[in-house]
Formats: sequence, structure tokens, C-alpha cells
Amino acid sequence: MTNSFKRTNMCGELSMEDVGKSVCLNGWVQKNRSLGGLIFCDLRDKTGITQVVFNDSIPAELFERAEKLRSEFVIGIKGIVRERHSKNKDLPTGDIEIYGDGLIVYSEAETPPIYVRDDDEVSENLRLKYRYLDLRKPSMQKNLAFRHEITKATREFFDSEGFCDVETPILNKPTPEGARDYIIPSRVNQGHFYALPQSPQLFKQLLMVSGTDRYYQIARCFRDEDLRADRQPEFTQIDLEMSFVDVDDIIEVQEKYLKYMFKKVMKTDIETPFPRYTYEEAMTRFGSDKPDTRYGFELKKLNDILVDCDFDVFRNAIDNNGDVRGINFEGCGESFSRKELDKLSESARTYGAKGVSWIKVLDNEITSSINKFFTQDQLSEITELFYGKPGDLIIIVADKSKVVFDALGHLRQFVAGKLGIIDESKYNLLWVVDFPLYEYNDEDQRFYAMHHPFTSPRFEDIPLLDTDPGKVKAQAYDIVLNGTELGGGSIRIHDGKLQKKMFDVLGLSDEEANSKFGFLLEAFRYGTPPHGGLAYGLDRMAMLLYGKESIREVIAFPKNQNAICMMTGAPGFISKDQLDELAIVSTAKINIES
RNA sequence: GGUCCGGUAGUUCAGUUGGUUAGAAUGCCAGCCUGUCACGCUGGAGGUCGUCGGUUCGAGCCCGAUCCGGAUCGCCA
Repeated sequence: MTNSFKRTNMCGELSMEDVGKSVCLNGWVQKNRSLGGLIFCDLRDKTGITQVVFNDSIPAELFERAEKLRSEFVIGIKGIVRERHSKNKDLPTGDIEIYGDGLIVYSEAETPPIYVRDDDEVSENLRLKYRYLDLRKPSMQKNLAFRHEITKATREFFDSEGFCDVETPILNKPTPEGARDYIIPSRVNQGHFYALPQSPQLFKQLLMVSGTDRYYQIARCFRDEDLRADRQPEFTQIDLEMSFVDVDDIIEVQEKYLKYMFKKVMKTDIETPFPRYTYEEAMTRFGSDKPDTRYGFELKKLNDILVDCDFDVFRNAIDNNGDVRGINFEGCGESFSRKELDKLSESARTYGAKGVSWIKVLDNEITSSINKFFTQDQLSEITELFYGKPGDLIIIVADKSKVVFDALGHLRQFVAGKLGIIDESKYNLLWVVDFPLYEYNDEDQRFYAMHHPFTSPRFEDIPLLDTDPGKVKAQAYDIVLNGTELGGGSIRIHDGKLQKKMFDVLGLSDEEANSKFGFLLEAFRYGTPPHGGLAYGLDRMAMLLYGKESIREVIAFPKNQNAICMMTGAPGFISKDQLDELAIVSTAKINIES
């Protein structure tokens, strides 16, 4: 048929200015309300909803067809825009309606298993199974559009700063360190496997060796690890790398980028430069390497005044190289009952602490869970260290340093959230710098790279690589927004010898290093600029900036907690033939399509 | 891999100490209805209570196993 129902307008754009116009709209039926001799049909597309009226001024045949419209039918209508008798203030197009005089049904729809309505409270499971229906919701279309605004602003910015968008391979060599790889068997090279990239790290460094100078890519990355509300097996990074730069150069460009992006997308001016915290400062003040600075509740160290105390739990922690630290939750003395203090303790336990001690400052005395072990004077001394005043609640954790920081850092968050004191309108962006280069793993009795093994140590710390690797600080930096890591990066090693030394400390033999990263070491032999870069988690950025609780809200087709696509059912079975071709022997554990 | 929570109509949920024919709201279908916009009114259809096994005269409810979903810890260089 000819296109006599060619769309003239979107469903969200007609207003009083269009009254009298003859229009044609296409879309989905949101709701068809028949009042007998009068039908109201709400027509929806991604821009909004317009009400269409059918009454007895049209041919009976047309009226009867309009009466049969049901939710989610896809139709085209023609008609005249009129001012409404009674306007609907809740609808952006509520001043007008269309008197329908033409109707075409492009396709009918079965009763949908989930409602296409923002206030629908259906389980996420079903939303993911019928994602194409879920995405019809105006809010979900907005989520997608919002994410697009971010990528658009990102491209605009990096294009204008001379960055070149280069694609890097998806089929790569497996890397044993770091996260688990997603593995792809090779048919042409039986018994060999590709891995999907965890990030384009090595390729972007090689691009710097290639002289690309400034690279960026909105890159899909894959990690075969367990999922969380803010973690998907495939996710998107805004990945970039620069040559002939130091930490300050990179931070400067990134602050400019974030300022631009916030202005464009959030319509907000953010102040630059952002505060910088050393890793040590972030940990000792906030118990976290991604501190939320929208509220106080800072940590204090108690080792010095407790080193000789009678309380075994505290003294043992100190004697075993651990810490006793605490937080004064000011004014919280009354907000936390015994029961709720137990809850805090419970929460601390999930992060490895054996429990928490508490001190409540009352008007004339100090009460605590450790009264038995301390005199009032001793408790006063502790309280004074925290500048405690009547009404305050001091929470103390004693354990290995890592556990103490972890537990208190999370308690800080937990309490602030419970009290509702977080100013949601704030965007506290900050840098955390001077990360340790290595992390020692007690179990494996060896060092691991905290960031990745290509991160450059601070030049002044290079001598320590031989003597005390644990003390070496990295030229690494994380960008943090309101307590969440938005991205991170580092200046990379560009010297083959230093890279080898790095591998040495990690316990990687020359042979292993060569077989895994030989191509990189070789590349470094042919002239390598100093370089560094950074990668942002785009999904997480979109989630945070749009105030969503889950990363799945800003991903069109996400996986569920078991890394399954509820819609397609991926991952799926493959046939015996396919396995044979790949020379993969089936075991009882592999499901073969029958 | 561990811990916790959940699975009852298309959907969201209720379901008493284990006891008649498993309910509500919404959605769906039909009829009536000319100003609705969560339209209204009347009527109707709709359930292997995740699955399997056990205890019992009798199981949605108790026990065991298992599957599925979610949260969380480990994990995420």
C-alpha cells in the first residue's frame, strides 16, 4: 500500500500551537477506553503519549475498528488536532487531543506479560525476559537516551582534544593474571583458545609505541567473575591513553573532560581541580580507597593510647601488627538501640571483623560495651580523642588493618545511609593517588600488582623494588564520585628493563614473562614514549549520574546474576558436531544439544 | 564456593495450630455506557501452590532433595 499513514509528528510533541492541523501519528496503544459512543485511545511512542478521540462523526466501520483496539497494538492514526474540553495536567500533551478520522492497525498484540508503565512493579526477572516490552517504558527509553548523551559528550570532548578512536581486537590471547577470561575455542587452531578482552590495556600501550599519541575507545570488556548490582560480565569502558605525559597531565585532561561532560549531560558546573587524596589518607580518614566525602564520620587511630590496655581484643590486635580504630558517629547515641548496635556489629562481621565495641557519651557518664575492661577515666581519654560530647556514639573495631578499614569504611556508609544525611544533590569528585604498587598475599606468600603489572612505580621508589617492594608507591590514580570508583589509571612502565624487574617481583620468570607478554617487551625495545592513561566504567557512570540503583537499568540487554540473558537464554548448548570441530571432548558436565 | 531471603492466577501479593470448593487487587474476556485519562457499572474465565520425594486420615503450610530468582561475602590484577 502507499504510505498514506506517513507519520507527521511524534506522540509527545503536539501542543496548542498545532490546533487545527491535520496530523498522522504512529505508535503503540497505551490504553483504549471505550465509553460506548465515544472512544479515547492513548497512543504512545518514545517521546510521549497523545490522546486520540473517536466519536460518532466518523463512519461506523471505522468506529467499530477503533473499539477493537487493545493495549500494545501498533497503529497509525490520522486526524485533526483540537483543544481539549478538560485538560490533563499530568500529560505533557494534555492540552490537546486528536479527533481521529483514519486508522490502520499495523500489528495486533497479545496481552503483554508485563505492563508497559513506569509504575509497574513487576519482578526484574520478567522485565529482563521481556526486555523489548520493558524498554518501551518511557523511563527506560530515557535511560538509553541518557547513556547516549554521555557517550556523545565523551566523543565530542576527546575528538576535540586530538584523541583518535581506534578499535582493538576482541579475540585475544588468554592472560592468566587478574580476572577470569571468557574463553573462545579456536577451530582453525585446534586446542588453542582466544580470550575476550578484560580491557584493551596492552593494545592501547602498543598504540602509544605506534605513535598514535592520544587514543580513546568506547570499548566493550569482558570478565568472567560473579555479578553484582553494579557488575556485569560484559561492560563498557571509556578507555584512553596518552603519550609524553605525567600524572598531572592526565588528571588535567580528565578534569576538563568531566567538567565538559557534567555541563553537557547534567547541566551542572563542577569545580576543578578535584581534591586529591593519597591512598593512605583516604584509608586512614575514611577507611576506603574510594571515600564518599559528602559526610564526615572520619576514622581515628587508637593504638597509641590502648597499647597497654587490659582488654585482650584491643591489645592483641596491636601486638599482632593490627590496628584499633574508631569513628565518632556524632549525635547518634540515641538513634542506635542495643538491637541496632547488634545490627552494626553484624554488618561489621560480614567484612571480617569479629565485632564492634561501642561507647555512648551521656550527659554525666560514659557507657560502653567495654565497661568491664576500662575505667571511666580511660573511657574519657578515648572519648576526648574523638572530641566526643554528650549524645555521641563511638564505634571501635580492632583487627588486622585491612579488616579494620574495611569494617569501619562500610559502617560509615551504613550509618550515613541509615541516618539519611547524605546530600544527594552533591557530586563529590576526587582523585585517590599514590596507591601501593603491590599487595602482599599471605596465602600465596607473594606480591600481586594492585593495579596491573604495567603500572609504573614512582621514580623515587624504584630503588625500593629490590629492598622493600611493599613500600613502593605506584603512579596510579582513581577517580571517585560519591564513594564509587568511576575509573582508574596509571602512568605505565615504558622501559623494558623496569618491566622485567616488575615481573621479577611478581615472581614471573623470564620465560613466563616472555611467553605471556613477550610482544610487549619486544615492542619496548624499539622506542617507547612515556605514556599513561585511564579507563572509566561507562555503565557505572551512567547509573550513578542518573541515580539508578542497578547497572542493569542503563544497559539495554543485561544479564542476570547468574550471567544468563533471560531473554535469549544465553549461554546455550552446542551440538556434538560443533564440539568435534573444536576438538573439545564432551564430558558429563557439558550439555550437548540433542 | 559460603551465608541469607524468596518461588501461590497473566502480574503484584494474602493465605491462621496441617482440615470444606486456595482468596484479594490488577490485568484479561463479554455486555452496558458520549468527556474519559488508574473511566465507571454488571457478569465471566483464569491455579499441577517451582519440581521430586517423605511424614500424615489429610500438605500451599511440616521434613529432605533439587531447580529457579534476588541480596551479600569470597572473587572482580
